[in-house]
Amino acid sequence: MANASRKVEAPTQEERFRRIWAVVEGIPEGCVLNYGEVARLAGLPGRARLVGRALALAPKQRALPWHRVVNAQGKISFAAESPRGQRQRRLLEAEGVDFDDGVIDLERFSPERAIDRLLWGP
DNA sequence: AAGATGACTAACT
DNA sequence: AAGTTAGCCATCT
Repeated sequence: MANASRKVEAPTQEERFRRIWAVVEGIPEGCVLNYGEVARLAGLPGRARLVGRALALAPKQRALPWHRVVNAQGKISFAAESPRGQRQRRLLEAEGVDFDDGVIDLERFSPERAIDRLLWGP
């Protein structure tokens, strides 16, 4: 082993954040992912809350598509009337994401279905 | 040091 | 269908 110590180093917090940011950066336009899925894709199953943290603390310079992350119910996790909530909704709608009574169909707008949408339309 | 908090979630009632 | 409970995990009091 290259590493002198046999102990496997747990990823630092910074490392976890970087993984989370990388996943979020990869969400295509017009698609959404929920916090739990982002965590899973970042190799951090069960750490949905950490995703919210990572987004809150993300450097401005990174310009993440943070608005493409919603909760597992397909709803925006900010109060609908709050400025942040309205901005997130506006950004998503501008990308063609539909809200049905404030709820997004996660299946329909998942990145996995992005290619289907291109071929077949919404 | 123990409890509260949050950009969460799944499983119950 | 909506509210509660329990589990989650890093920070902040």
